[in-house]
Amino acid sequence: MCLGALMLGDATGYEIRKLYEDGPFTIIHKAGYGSIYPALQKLLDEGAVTVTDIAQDRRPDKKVYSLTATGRARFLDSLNTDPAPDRFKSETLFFLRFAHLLPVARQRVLVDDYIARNRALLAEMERAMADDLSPTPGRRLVCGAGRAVYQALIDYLEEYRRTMADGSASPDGESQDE
Amino acid sequence: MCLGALMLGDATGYEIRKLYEDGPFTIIHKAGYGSIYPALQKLLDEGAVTVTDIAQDRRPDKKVYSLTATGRARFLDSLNTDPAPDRFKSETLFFLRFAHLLPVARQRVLVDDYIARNRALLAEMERAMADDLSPTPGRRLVCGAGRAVYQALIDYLEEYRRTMADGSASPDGESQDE
DNA sequence: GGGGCCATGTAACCCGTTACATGATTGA
DNA sequence: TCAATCATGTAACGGGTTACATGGCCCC
Repeated sequence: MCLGALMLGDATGYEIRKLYEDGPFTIIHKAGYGSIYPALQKLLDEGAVTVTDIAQDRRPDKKVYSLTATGRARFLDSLNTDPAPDRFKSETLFFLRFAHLLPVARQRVLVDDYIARNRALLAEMERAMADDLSPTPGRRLVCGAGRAVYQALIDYLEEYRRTMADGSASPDGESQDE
Repeated sequence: MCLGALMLGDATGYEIRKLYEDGPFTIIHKAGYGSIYPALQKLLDEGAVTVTDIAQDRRPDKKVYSLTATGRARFLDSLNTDPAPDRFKSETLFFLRFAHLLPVARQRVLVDDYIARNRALLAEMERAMADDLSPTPGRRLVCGAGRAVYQALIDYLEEYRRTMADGSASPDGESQDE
């Protein structure tokens, strides 16, 4: 993972973390400092990367990591293995699986919030697509896939939400969306 | 998680595992024996479930777990907490992010296999929807969401695959430029 | 006979997340 | 002044996955 990040250019641990926490990469994989710094150290020991200490004033010093030929080869190698199956985990859908045990109001909150969260994610993804002026095909692919999936989920949930509203004629003090 | 499974009816550890490994639940959450049996033991200690030993001949004996009132209350309670955000992880998309570093032939294999896997998942989901004669709304929601998402991903990937083919028009999976 | 299903469990390990520790600078 | 950003790391904890251990039945 760190090797992949460095394939896109030299970077500090801090920057790698941002890449996997903020960018479109977030959909695919996440990583905190707790994973990155030790991994970088290990890669250094193994000769896959090199470091350069850079002193900055008005900023903390930083350590910029670069790939070695070994590191580059290793990453390319790993791209030739069979990728592990995707895994997806959704507590919200888990909750919703038991909708029949919940009051309708709670169901609505769950669905509405879920829609809102996915809309935010979609917006972020769109922004990421627009931001990058010279995207590689891979980056476009990932962003496009993210967008397609979010959009599909949102559409589906909105349709579901409509059927919910139908069934139970709205009692008083109830939530109107937005 | 175990509580949720038992909410759908008494079950053995083995059956709970199947529920989360085979059914439409798989998209949402997975669990192996290593998680389930210890969890069940813990729930037993806490009084959330009870066990009944059932001797079977021509079959191993089994332990059927049932919820107590406490267990039921606890599960319902948990449905009222804020659900954790979804998390999705895809090694394939990670690989594809670096498509520009790979030979076209490899890219094609990656995409084609990915499409195939998602198609299989979609088919499984459809089968799960068709199988169940009296689905709860929650189950329908989950299956529908799964279907929508898989379908969107497949559609997107197929379109992408078409744009890949454009560059080098070859009918069957043969590769030329590397 | 061999593989797959039923059925229960344990133990080791890996991975990732969270919290902690530190500290300067910049902008609201 | 308070929060956020830059920047590096460590340590503990928790959760999940894999592998191991056992054993009979059923079907091809």
